[in-house]
Amino acid sequence: MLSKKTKYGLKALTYLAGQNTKEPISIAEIAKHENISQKFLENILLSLRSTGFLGSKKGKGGGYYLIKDPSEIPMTTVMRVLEGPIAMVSCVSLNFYEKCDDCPDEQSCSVHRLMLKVRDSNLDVYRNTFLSDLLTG
Amino acid sequence: MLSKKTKYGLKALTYLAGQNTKEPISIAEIAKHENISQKFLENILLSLRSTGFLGSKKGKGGGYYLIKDPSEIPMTTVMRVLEGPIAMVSCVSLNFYEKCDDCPDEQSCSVHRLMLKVRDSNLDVYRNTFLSDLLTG
DNA sequence: AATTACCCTATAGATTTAATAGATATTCAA
DNA sequence: TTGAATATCTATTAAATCTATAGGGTAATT
Repeated sequence: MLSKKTKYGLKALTYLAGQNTKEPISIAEIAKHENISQKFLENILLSLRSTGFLGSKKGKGGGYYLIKDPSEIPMTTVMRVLEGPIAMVSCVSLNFYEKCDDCPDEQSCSVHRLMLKVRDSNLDVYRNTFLSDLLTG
Repeated sequence: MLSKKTKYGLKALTYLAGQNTKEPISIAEIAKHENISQKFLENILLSLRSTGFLGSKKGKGGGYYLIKDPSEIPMTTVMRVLEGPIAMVSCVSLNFYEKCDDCPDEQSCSVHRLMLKVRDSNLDVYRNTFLSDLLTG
């Protein structure tokens, strides 16, 4: 299941991308418009800031704004921050690899084999989908 | 993240498929060989029985056995029972469709759009991967 | 001084991962 | 045929973790 964090994060980013301005938009506005708990959204946007494509400004008239163009923001980056590793098991993760402690041999592990396929498939989607692709029309 | 239930279930099924017999194999043997909590595995195998490709026999010499050939058991069936719906959000689920209560319009929802792609991609993998494909060369 | 992002803590609820105890069905041998 | 052994089935519960949210205070900007 997709977490609400990811769901809300995607909606917020899409909302920002949908505005044709690079002026900051307040958390309150996004939360209200997308029907999201404001406090929760605070944390979400904060964590997204680490990606480098999202900027923020404090004080009156402050808020969040996209630094990069939506067509340059791939879903791989977004999903990794919001949902965590794209791989469903750490032993097939590109960025968060970890050996399974209960699995003696990866090469002969059926779970490993299946999840490798799934990871490749998902990675293909996320790499080729950009924030701009999520906009309507 | 893949649940341990799914992980264990896949390993157990692969173990059964790896035996060249259709004689029942006890939970104890599978649990021991695959390093799984036996009681946990009991529940897992029980839930897999509903798929129709897994049979069981009680009493001495009893256990679990595959009814169908591993090449006829697609991962779609296995994953749906173990991990639940393949879709990450219910509004793109084939078998468990449900409207999002907080989303006014699916057509213009960015999450919907992205998750549709992911679902298609995963479905493609699961439909084209069979239990026999998970066995070691 | 007002506004808004930032940061930290806590918590109720749900889910996952089992552990425990016993009931039921089958087999086999005395 | 009866009883002991075996092994699946069922239910309950508990610990641990994750999720979603709320509260309250700090820092920066206008």
